[in-house]
Amino acid sequence: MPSDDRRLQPRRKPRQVRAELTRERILTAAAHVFAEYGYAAGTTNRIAERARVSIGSLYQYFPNKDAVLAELLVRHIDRGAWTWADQLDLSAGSLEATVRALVRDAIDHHSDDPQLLRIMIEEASFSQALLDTIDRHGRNRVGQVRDVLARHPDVHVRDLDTAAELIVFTVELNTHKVMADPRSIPAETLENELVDMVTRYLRGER
Amino acid sequence: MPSDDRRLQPRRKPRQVRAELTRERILTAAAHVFAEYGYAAGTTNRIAERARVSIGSLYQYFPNKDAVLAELLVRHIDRGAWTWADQLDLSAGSLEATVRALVRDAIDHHSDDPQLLRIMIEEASFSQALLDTIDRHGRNRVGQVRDVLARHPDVHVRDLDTAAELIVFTVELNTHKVMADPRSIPAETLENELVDMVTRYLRGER
DNA sequence: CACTATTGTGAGTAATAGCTCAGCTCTTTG
DNA sequence: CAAAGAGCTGAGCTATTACTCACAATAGTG
Repeated sequence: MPSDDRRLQPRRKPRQVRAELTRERILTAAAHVFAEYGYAAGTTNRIAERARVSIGSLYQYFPNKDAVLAELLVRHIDRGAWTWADQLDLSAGSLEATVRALVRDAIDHHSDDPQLLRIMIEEASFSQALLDTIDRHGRNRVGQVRDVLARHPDVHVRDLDTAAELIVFTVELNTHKVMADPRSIPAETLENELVDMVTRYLRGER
Repeated sequence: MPSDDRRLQPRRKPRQVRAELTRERILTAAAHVFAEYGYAAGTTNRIAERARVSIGSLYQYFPNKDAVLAELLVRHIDRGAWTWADQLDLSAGSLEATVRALVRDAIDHHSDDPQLLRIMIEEASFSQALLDTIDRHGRNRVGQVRDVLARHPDVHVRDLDTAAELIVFTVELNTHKVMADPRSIPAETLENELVDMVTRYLRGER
């Protein structure tokens, strides 16, 4: 249960290189532990143990457990925004090419550690600030996609905003789901089918 | 963390009407509490309190906390299988009508309590038996959809199994997401757009 | 009505998790 | 090289939670 009066700042900021390294070790360990055990069972002691760091050190750089996941999430989002900005340049080609760029971006982006990502998205119901961050990021993405679609002559849909939201959801959710279950569709097939589905949808053929 | 040697049976089966009622009260309360607090923070004491039942009573009809969520999940799945069986009769019409039946089914089915459903799906990583149940149910559904598609003359896709899996995922995941966020697309719009997208995909137009 | 079976109670237990802090080691600095 | 500050430690405190059990209350039965 999140409470609003919690400390948000760590009690110490790293000033030596050694400290920065410890912080990184903790974050790396946390990523693995959360991915393996989930958020609830990924205890702070386990994280510290895996990072070969005492539990006390963990709490010197993170005010609480939530803050560790929060930092991982923020980093992931930042990295994501970066990648997507690159892809935007590719939006000059055919509609299919544009869609493929979007799909491929989602797949590449989630290949890292789908399990951890699942945890981050699903279990992120812990802090309003973080939820807002995720939300803003989502809306940003939807907005960017909408703008790209708006400029494309082959797009024929009833409502641009709805279409943008729907395809972003569809691409991201399907990618999550498929990447999390190895017995499912292979990534390449997923890419082709998603591209087909979304492209045909946007063309508005009947 | 689940252990395999846990008791699976409750210590007592209800023999009087009174007892059956208590059991139902507990399940209803659990549904609300899980939906409101999530699984981890939805404590057994909270459930008992909400059900106006002592914590002891809860543990007379359920061997442990997991079993409560498991029962909710099984009931949900059973109810789902029922509904879907109905819709199968409608599969004689046009492709769009068939797809619409599928989409509408998903939406109706999740209107009940999307929040609870989210918990059940996402947080259900607690028991292999339950995971298997969910998995079997999923495959069943995909299989049924594939059979319906196979019989339809207008369906042109590279691979039936892949297509069936993709559209079941797409419809269910989008429905979850949209129903869980009230600020998002309205249900009616979602229905129309999903129908369009899936139908065009299945027709294989280019 | 008396006796038994069933159902309900809730204070208490054991385990576990997040987190603290007094004191240690290591690095920097003058 | 010594003093000061930064970084690190881990035993243990506090809070919380799933769960138990001895007992009380209620319902069925002859």
